[in-house]
Amino acid sequence: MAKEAAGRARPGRAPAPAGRRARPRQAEVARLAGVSQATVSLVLSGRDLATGRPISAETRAKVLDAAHSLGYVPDPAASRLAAARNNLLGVFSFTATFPTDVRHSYYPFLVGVEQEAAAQGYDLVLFTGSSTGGAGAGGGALSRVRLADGCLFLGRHAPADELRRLVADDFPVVHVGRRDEPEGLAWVGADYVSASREVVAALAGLGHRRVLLVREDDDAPASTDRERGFLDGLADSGLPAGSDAVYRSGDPRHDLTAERVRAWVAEGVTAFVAEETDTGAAWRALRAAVDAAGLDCPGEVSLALLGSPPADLADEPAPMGFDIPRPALGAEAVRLLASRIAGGPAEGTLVACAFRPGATAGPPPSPRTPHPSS
Amino acid sequence: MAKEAAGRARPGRAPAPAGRRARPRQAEVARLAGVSQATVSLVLSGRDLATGRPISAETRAKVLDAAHSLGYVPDPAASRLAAARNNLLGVFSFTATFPTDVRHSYYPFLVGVEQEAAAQGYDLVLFTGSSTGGAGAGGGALSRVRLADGCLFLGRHAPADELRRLVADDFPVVHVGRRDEPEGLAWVGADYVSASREVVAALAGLGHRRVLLVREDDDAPASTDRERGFLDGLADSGLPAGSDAVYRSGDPRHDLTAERVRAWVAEGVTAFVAEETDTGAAWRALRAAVDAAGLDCPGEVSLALLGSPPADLADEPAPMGFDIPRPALGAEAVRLLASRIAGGPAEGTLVACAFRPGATAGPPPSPRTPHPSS
DNA sequence: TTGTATGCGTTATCAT
DNA sequence: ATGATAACGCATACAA
Repeated sequence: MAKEAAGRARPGRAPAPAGRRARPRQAEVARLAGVSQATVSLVLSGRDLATGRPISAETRAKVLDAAHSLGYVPDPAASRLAAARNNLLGVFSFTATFPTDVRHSYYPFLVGVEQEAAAQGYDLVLFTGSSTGGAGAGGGALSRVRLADGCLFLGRHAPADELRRLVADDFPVVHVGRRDEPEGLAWVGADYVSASREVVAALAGLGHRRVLLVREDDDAPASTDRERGFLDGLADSGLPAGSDAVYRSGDPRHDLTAERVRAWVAEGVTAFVAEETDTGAAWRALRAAVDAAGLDCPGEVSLALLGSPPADLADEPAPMGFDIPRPALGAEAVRLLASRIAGGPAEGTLVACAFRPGATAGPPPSPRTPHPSS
Repeated sequence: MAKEAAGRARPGRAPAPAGRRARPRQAEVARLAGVSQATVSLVLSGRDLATGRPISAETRAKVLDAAHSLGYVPDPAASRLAAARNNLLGVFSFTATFPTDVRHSYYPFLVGVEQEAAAQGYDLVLFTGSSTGGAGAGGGALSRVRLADGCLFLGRHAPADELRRLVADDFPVVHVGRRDEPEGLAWVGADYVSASREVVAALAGLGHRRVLLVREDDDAPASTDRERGFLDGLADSGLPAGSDAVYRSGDPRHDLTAERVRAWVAEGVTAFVAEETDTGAAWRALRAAVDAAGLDCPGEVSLALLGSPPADLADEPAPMGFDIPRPALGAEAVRLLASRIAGGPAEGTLVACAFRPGATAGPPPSPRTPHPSS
């Protein structure tokens, strides 16, 4: 028996707000086309063609005509509910009220995300962590992300517990930019180790035998990775990779004096490598100290930066180093997320950085045999 | 009779992907709390308290406990489908990528949007117009917005037909930044007319009797409004508002020469007003011409800009003029949208601009009686 | 080749 | 004060 259609009070529904017309449903399309709603669904989703589902061309045409003339558009909420998917990818950035600091780093990333998402047939939805007022019913900010089929997370400020919650529910999630993730959380990151290694290899290739890394005194994974890559690079080239190859400075601006640089050079150091940080402090201090020491940069000493120069130094000659391929990172993140949605494993991926020859490195001033410090 | 519950193949569903745990539903919460699912819904939505619905405190506690221990979070898609609302506000910007970049002109606007949305208990979702790959099934880019309870549209590139479609379906929509909207489309805009009038009034108040508007030769509403405000301002102060009070230039950079400025000054013009455009061409040309004419700006001639100076001129002394209160615009747009969602009318709203005294206007060089040009 | 009957998770109405 | 139960719009296994 069909459900008791009319003649009965409609439960579950408030009366439609007066004056609010409803947009066409598949049911209306079906009625106009003289077919069933199920057929409409089949035709409109294209699943008949893709899977060789047998729908007559005539029926297809009728349905498509009807849908078009009614101006049918699918309801994404209903799609998601019924099919557990709506071809939407979420991007969650934990930037309080669209902050003014990190935005520079997110933008190029989003470019890659958008491109790859389009290529994979996904649309994007952006969430922010700032809105706290809303749907709050126990879900926190993260309940929104379930509107999408999966979600990308940007930035270090993602609340670990909420993220863990999503992972525990097996909601497809990919985190970008960190690597120390809880078990089961997929991530993509830049391969600082290999990139740093490459930089050292390039310096060694130019003839440098004593290379010094200047880094700040923190233990962020980004710093650690660079140092490891640096040391690996030294080892690769058979250069001394002792602890005196690395200079840790609590405050580069004060520690990195002209005298100290001159002393290093006197000891035989011919190339300096600085790590990249938010502020670019190490790099700035290094440049300043070399300048103050009266040393000619490509000529007397070579410099390299393990990353990209700060924006305000963009007009100076580019230092040797590497660039984080942010768009590529974004694209890779989307690929991984799509794979997760399709049931793939929660793996981590490293994306290679692009080596940048720059203009701050050249052969060491005079050919000389290495001075091992031991 | 209850539906034939189990013992029957589950239609309408693909088998759950292996290994994908499901997150808790209201049904589970209900089972754990020993109540019905409907009660769970009531308690969790707080509708029992709000509407004085009778739910015992004991039951409430049981339900809340169970929900919390299970980590229940509501499914926004299901909410939207069932209740036709999920406390989500969409923001659609017709730019290539998400406008999370501060340099982007949308950014200050979004700040206001976020604040007000939070204040109104809404969460935000950002859509972009660029992603074209996705859910395409007849809906175009705009089908996504129906995930939210309503949507804000930014920018002039909104496809009119799709917008019209949403309006025809009575989907709550507010457009920001234009005023020539199709019937039924709610909008908010800046009140250029009043703001321009105020600027003229300020100049007149300083003693200027001959004021000239320099505008570009287009007919954008933004330009038209400014000119009207300018002329109204002249009329208010009893100044001649003839056609020679406005100079339309096809190419300000070439037309606005030092000679011309000198000629105007010789005729008795003591203040120049430029309209603001994307490029700021009129303002730049005016400044340059005045400089070239060797005229001292606050001293010999006064200048004003009907808008904000371009970003690259931010370090120059601020010109007299007005600022578009973008955050306020955003907030107002959210208020209007919330009202629309609640069934309010599709009205248009003008937001007042903030007068900026600046440092480019002072009294005219020498007190003199007006020289009416007639 | 197409129609029928569920069901997704939630809200809201009615009967208890 | 609480429990059944019918939708919301769409997708899909299965019958016809």
